[in-house]
Amino acid sequence: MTNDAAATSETTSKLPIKVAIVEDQRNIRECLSFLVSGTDGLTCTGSYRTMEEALEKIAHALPDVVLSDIGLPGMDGIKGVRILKERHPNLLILMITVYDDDERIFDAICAGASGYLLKKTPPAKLIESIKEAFDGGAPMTPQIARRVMEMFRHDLPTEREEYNLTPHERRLLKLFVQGHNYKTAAAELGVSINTINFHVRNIYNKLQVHSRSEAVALALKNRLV
Amino acid sequence: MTNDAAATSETTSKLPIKVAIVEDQRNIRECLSFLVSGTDGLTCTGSYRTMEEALEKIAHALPDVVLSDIGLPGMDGIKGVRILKERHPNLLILMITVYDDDERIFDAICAGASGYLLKKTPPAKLIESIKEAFDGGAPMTPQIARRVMEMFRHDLPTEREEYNLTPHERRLLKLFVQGHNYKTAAAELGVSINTINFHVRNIYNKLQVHSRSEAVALALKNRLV
DNA sequence: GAGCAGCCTACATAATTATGCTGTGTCAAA
DNA sequence: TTTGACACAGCATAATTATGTAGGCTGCTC
Repeated sequence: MTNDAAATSETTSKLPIKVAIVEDQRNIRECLSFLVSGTDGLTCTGSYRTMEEALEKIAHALPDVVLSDIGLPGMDGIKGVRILKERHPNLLILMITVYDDDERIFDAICAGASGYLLKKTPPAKLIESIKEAFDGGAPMTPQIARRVMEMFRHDLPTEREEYNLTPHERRLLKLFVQGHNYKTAAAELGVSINTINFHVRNIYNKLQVHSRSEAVALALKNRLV
Repeated sequence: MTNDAAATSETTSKLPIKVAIVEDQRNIRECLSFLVSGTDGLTCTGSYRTMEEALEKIAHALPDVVLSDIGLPGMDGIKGVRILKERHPNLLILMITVYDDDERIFDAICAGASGYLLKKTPPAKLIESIKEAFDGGAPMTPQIARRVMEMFRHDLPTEREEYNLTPHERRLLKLFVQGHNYKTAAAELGVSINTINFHVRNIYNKLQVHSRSEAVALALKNRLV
């Protein structure tokens, strides 16, 4: 990501790393603030109890990295991540939470979180993680990483088959994945529906399916398009 | 994974950790063997130049962890991972390679690799990674972790919408994803095709689509089933 | 008891899809 | 020159799909 590379290159020389905290429990919030402020190379730009408060004030002193809990009063951390990334695409957000269930890990990643740490993470490891995120990495414990990989490979076959599709067949298949039917695909490709019929026959034969929806499912599962 | 938990529980007390190496370059292979043999808590059970050789001999002294290169003469490491995991599901396999392109990372993960390290990894980090894998984690550098997360969220929406589908609607949608058509889904659910028609209408309305293949694509992309 | 949601069933109809078969043109390789 | 692959086009036909409309039953809530 060119933008990211430029940002990283830019911020590499821009120390200290600015960190903001979003945590509803006061003692934890204060501990994190203290930890960050007391570390060379880091500075704490903001400390918020709710995501609403963070969204309102964070732009006044935009940090490089945000440490956010998931379970917050009002808006939860994951929804907040989504909004923060929309407003500040280069912002790095680390989830700091007690939850380690697949659902939340998955949602946090999809929302755009750069890392996922559990609250029991030792302070030294936490500091290291902030720096890793700043350096373009995605800090997480090996256990979380394993869960991510397992979720990742959950619906995917162990071997990607190419099915020997021709460029036109692949292009038509992609149109089907995007929601096209025979008529609209013909219009899109500038060919007649008879040509579509011809290609469909070949595609179904190669994929060993008998309907467009089967072809679409296989294409998505095997990342053919 | 119950099987995995049992295995981990079983092997936790079973030290040293047995490690095998698959690496075509002799100097690297010997260095790795030496590193493993010279580390407390680890032992080297085998050292192979090719994946074919590993597949032939590895069962004679089955390791807990395999360190495997990807670029090997003959069968590549990724295909080897797939076969090794088929034969020995509890085997932990760490890829050790110079490649860090998305394609290979993706294929290695889908094949069943537990970790992904680059050849420039310092020895101490390598040893730590072996132990992390043995302890149920998925060792990888933060940079690789980030790539995995980016690939993961690539086609997924930032927010999962539930669409308020009823249990029957969700069940029918799942059958469509699995390749059923109206007739076969009706047979599977023990209802008439008119009932299928009725549910389909409601599903399409909620998902805002107009065909089964569109519904299937949305279901897969949003992990509705 | 009334109302509502969910599930089930039915019928009708137009459009679409899936499949079989045939033909032509272009281009690259043998 | 021949062959094979690919793309395009056509026609026919049966089956399927998508959509509109109508009705009944069950269980739950007010």
